[in-house]
Amino acid sequence: MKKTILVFGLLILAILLLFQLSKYTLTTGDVSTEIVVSVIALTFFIIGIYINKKSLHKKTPDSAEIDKNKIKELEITAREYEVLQHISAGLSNKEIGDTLFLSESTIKTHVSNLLVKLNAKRRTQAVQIAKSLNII
Amino acid sequence: MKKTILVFGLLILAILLLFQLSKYTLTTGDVSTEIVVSVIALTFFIIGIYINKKSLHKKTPDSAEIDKNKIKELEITAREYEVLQHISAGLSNKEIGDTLFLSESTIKTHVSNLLVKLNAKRRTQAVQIAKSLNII
DNA sequence: ACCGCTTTGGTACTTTAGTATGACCCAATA
DNA sequence: TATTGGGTCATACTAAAGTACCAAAGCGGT
Repeated sequence: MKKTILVFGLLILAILLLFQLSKYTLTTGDVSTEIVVSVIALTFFIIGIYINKKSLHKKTPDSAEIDKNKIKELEITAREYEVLQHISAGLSNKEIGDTLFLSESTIKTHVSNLLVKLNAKRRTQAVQIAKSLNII
Repeated sequence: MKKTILVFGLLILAILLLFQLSKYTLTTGDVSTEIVVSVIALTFFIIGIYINKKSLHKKTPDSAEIDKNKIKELEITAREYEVLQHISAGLSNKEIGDTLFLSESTIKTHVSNLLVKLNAKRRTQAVQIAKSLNII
């Protein structure tokens, strides 16, 4: 937030500076009009690209970051989340247990809890929901 | 391709026009410098945004398109693909059967075939593989 | 030391998922 | 016409997945 304000402040300052500079150079006639216009054009061209890139980054929840707040909100524990990741990787309970050095029973418990917390009936649905919530 | 050339041609023309216009208005003194600069700035700002948007659209294969060739390559039939989509939506065989007006047996057959073709052991893994192959 | 919560694990059971096999229909085609 | 491929469905089976309930160990906070 503070960063945004700072950037925009500097931007406005730069624009005003450009105004004054162009006015000065054009009245004194030191520099040709083309160059002044070109500098202005280039400056704003770059600013345009920059602003656009920033806004696009914010607007596109394409490969959005993981919503950790949502995870906490759903009261999904660290272990459960770990299991969830393995589920989405397509592993069976047995396989998850092997990779995490846990028994299949434990994994089943975690999965059951996950299904309740994600309001899902099946592990496939859990993956779907988790992805739609950007927690995976 | 032809469109791109046309657009850029018009763009260059517009820029040249702007050059001449600014030169003229500034020498005659009809319009204040600020306005001329503002117009130039705005123009290039918009151009910057436009160009950026175009290039970003081309460069980001984020949510990549479905690789239909891959589907054919794997010999996945239309019906099977339909079932695959429902699997990734988190539906059970019974539910898929209901939505497609087919028996659960039929869905099981399709799923079994899909698992072989996708070289998966479970439906969750099938979804994972399908996504990594951009066929879903 | 006790509390609350997570983690782990177990048993027993029901429900889905998945495999194997065979059958029938239908449309395209060799 | 006989064959091939896709789609449909069934039965019978095994293997996972999931539920319910319980219990013990661990751990940070008060």
